Amino acid sequence: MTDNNGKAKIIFIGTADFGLPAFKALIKDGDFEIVLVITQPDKPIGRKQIVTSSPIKIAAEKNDLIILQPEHIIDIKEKISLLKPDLIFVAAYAQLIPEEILNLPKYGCLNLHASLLPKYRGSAIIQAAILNNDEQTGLTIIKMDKGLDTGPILAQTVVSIGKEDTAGTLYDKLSAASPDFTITTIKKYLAGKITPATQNSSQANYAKELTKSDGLINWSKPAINLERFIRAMNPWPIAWTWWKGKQVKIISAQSQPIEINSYKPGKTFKYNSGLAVQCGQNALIIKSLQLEGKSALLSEDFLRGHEDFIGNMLG
RNA sequence: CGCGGGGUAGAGCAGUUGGCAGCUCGCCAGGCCCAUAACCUGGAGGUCGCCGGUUCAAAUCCGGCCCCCGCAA
Repeated sequence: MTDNNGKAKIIFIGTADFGLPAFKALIKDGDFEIVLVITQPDKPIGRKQIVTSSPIKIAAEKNDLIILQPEHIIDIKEKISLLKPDLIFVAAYAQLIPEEILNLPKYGCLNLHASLLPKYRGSAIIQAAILNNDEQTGLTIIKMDKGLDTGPILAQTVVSIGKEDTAGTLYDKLSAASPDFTITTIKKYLAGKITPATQNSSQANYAKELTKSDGLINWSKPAINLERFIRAMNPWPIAWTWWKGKQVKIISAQSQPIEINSYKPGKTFKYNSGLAVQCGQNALIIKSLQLEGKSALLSEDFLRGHEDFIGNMLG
């Protein structure tokens, strides 16, 4: 039971699809045996409130793995203990794991985190990297301690941020980089080849969880900042503004060094047959947008049916 | 039964006191011009989401269904 044919006994804990590639890699790798998968309970999702399983649960079912979905992970402490896991690996679980559980596995708990710690602890870390105009971000695997993303660092890998990257595309890049990174790091760690390095907490900062209202655009900010903001808010919560009492999502936009002094921030106007909005400094060319109740449209399509959009104040 | 918006020409929209179906753009043809994404003229293209009902007459009123979307979760 202890030495399971030389395979390390791993408990995988995760919910969102961010951890999926790493999860699948762990399943396939012959050096590991996933003895348990822990994921969030099925929840009603979407307009129809259909009860849906997490991506991790669906993948676990396909591989006939044992799954637990406790409301609070502490409730299954005994079960975890009985399995005598070598390692617990956590990726995008969306629940804090108490210290009592962190200490159960022989080699502790590792966490896959989507930033270069100690920069950006917390939730909206991918968005934070774009908002702050970072040229690169990456993945970090830490050995978890009782704090939030404060444990010592085992390894990091860098992913560059492109000028066109949204939180969504960056999320995909990071997710795609995770399988090799995860497998390599775990193997080195279990072989005793890694010495965890304490984080320099003086350089740490937290990226708080975003809500829908965080997507509201403040047009008095410079266009260049708003362009980043719009990329960071995509695909969720999506940057949005008000127009005639209705919400309008700004899906994508590009800052342009044009400024019309008589226009106040939030004023819409035509620019080379395109749609532009005056910002605090310079203007944004809106490439695609979505009116509430309608589907997302390129601005040229949108304007065909909403000529009165031009010359209005947004916000 | 969580709240709400919407399905009309290839695209985006207008059109509900019921009365031959419209606008902008695109497309095709022709014209103007040194030339053009500009301009002018002409043209093609629609079972008005589906089914049923009321009516002399339904995109429009009534009933049922399907699909898309915003909010909330």
